[in-house]
Amino acid sequence: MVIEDRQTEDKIFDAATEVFEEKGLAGARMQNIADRAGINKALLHYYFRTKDHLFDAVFTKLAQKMFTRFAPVFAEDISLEEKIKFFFREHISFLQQNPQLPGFILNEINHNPQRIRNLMKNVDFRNIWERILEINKDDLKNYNITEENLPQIMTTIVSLSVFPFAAKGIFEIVFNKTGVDFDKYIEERKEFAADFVIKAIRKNT
Amino acid sequence: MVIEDRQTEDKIFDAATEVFEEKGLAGARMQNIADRAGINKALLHYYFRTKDHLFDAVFTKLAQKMFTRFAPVFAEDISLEEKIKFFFREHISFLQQNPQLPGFILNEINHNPQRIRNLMKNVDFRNIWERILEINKDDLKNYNITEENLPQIMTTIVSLSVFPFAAKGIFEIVFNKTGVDFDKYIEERKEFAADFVIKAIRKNT
DNA sequence: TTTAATTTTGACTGTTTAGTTAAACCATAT
DNA sequence: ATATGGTTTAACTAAACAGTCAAAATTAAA
Repeated sequence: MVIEDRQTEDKIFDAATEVFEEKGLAGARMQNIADRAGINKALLHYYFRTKDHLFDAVFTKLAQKMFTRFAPVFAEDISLEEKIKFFFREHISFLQQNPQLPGFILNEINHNPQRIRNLMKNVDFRNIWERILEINKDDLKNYNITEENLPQIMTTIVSLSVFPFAAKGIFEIVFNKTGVDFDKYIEERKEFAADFVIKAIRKNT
Repeated sequence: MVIEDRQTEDKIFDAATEVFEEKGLAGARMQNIADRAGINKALLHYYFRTKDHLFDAVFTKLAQKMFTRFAPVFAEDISLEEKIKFFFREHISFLQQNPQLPGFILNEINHNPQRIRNLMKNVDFRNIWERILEINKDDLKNYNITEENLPQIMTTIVSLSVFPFAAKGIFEIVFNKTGVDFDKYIEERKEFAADFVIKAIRKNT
């Protein structure tokens, strides 16, 4: 009848995603989600039994969206330097589309580590870790990367990409007062971060 | 009479700090704060009229604690490389004592930017910015730092120091599965981050 | 020792919130 | 047309919550 033909469950899911990202689990209100989905509050409980169920569904989806983007880069058949450039271009572009995601995920994990531990107990990090080491073994020798400092380097790369979004709120306040534009800053960051990392890990000749 | 002689207001403030850091504004409960301070809930409202008042008091104190540590480093009369080493040593040591602080502040700012904008409206960032430029003018020429890429470099430095704590929850899950110890990782980071930045900004000879 | 002011408490209030229920609605198969 | 099963709603319930209040307890002043 109406043009709006999207399934109710999807409308709820999308509305819940918005509200949870904005307010977090504790700050989100079921009534607010219902309003944004354009439906009655009782329908939320018809499709997702409780607030916790709905949150788990949303969080799992978003966490997958976030973490799935990390690993595949390292399997690409290009040089290490190209991989790094590729990663920052792709990952920051993804975050430009989902700027609230990092803050949301970091915050919910800090507030309830156990919930995430459960959702992630089937992810084999050790295996991923070893695959990364294996695939890039030859590359690593040509740079200042060892098995020992790999955690430092990996987390450094992630920091440079993710932190500006996690700290978006503060950055915008400070930038605003010093005449810097956040969007332009992010656009420039794709190249800057890649060059910065590459320069730092190159061996002196 | 009793050994416990600390002033009630301080006990409330400390308990509130703990609870707000753990749960955030939306997740914190006045009853929980009262219990942890070992007093009646009505006393909270006697000393701090509302939950919002109490939160503002705690947040302002913590935000000052956090941001005060940033600027002074750049005024020290030592070489730029020493300044960078000094910063990471001092700042990461400070965060080791307050590991929950970054996550708490980032999250509350993202959830309510306006509140922070008000609390910060008297901080003259432009002035701080120009002082940093002025003081280090000579140094900058010897490194790959320009007025244009200074925002990138400054935020990069902050990222490397703050992000591991903001993402402590995830890092611990991943580290735990790959045999890395978080505390050891942080201890190593003081030197690693400094060396990483210095190498990246050095001019090629 | 009495009085006054401050601090602390237990019991209360009104509101917000997640979650329930029974009835209405609607598609579609018989 | 009408009975059936899934969908949607308005109105409701029970619990959690921030905030109030009057009286009790404690401290300080006279």
